[in-house]
Amino acid sequence: MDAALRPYDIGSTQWYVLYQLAHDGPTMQRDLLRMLQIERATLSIVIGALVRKGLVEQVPDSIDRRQKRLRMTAAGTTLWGELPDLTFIRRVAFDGIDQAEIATAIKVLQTATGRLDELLRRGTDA
Amino acid sequence: MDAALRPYDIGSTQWYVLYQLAHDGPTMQRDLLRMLQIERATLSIVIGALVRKGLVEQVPDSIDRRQKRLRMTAAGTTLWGELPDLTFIRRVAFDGIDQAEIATAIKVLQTATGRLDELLRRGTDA
DNA sequence: GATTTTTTGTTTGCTAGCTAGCATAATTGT
DNA sequence: ACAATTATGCTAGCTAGCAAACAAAAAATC
Repeated sequence: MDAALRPYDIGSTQWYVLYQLAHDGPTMQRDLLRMLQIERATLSIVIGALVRKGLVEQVPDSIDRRQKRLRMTAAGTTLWGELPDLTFIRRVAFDGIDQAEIATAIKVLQTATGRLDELLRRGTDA
Repeated sequence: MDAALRPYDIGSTQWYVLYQLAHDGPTMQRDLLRMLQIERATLSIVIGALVRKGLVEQVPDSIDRRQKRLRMTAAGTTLWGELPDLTFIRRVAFDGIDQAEIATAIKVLQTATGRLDELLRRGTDA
């Protein structure tokens, strides 16, 4: 993804933010946090890069002034239209592999990461 | 790994370097490149951190003065002895999962990453 | 023997992840 | 109504990845 996006000076996480705004419209920054599963501080930097490049606007909410609503700018919409389709990546990686084997791989990885997340959660609570 | 190593102010890639030096003794920096599968520039930063902390020494080779031989210092050896066993991570993640399913997951992932590496290799050549 | 190419390592500047700590705003409890 | 707590976002400082460009040394070529 990063290699495909490099000509546009966009990283993969920045792409995900644009994707969200392009598909669901304006979104609260705090909601993106849940969707992207990254830390507040990290998202802050990513959004900062998009704002700096003029692709995204950050508008404080009128009701809760802590929260910020993210919206694509005209320049952002234009760039989004120029970005290449990235689905070829998934095709290259997985086309032709047995569906059952892919399902098994997903199950194994979900189990393992779930257990490690749980371990980490307990560790940081204690 | 990072969470377990944080109390010792060591990152996971730094750990791999120490592991290599602890098990195989002094190693050329260029050989570590192949072992860790990262870029020259990245390794340079990681080694820099270890040297700065006084855990590793960087000695220019007498024959080929471009190359640098990495060696653990006394402080590095001491720290290595204090680091916890990290094999519990693998146990937490995978214990009890069917061996055949794990093998399938490995096969699927190796195929996918192999294809993507190949795609990237062709892309950067052209 | 001199020139060109290749190899090795570093630096710079970027993305992206983390924790810790701060400010501000909203909410909750008393 | 005021105080304490919680929520949101930011900054600073770190690890770790990348590409591009540079310097120095060695190797290859002419």
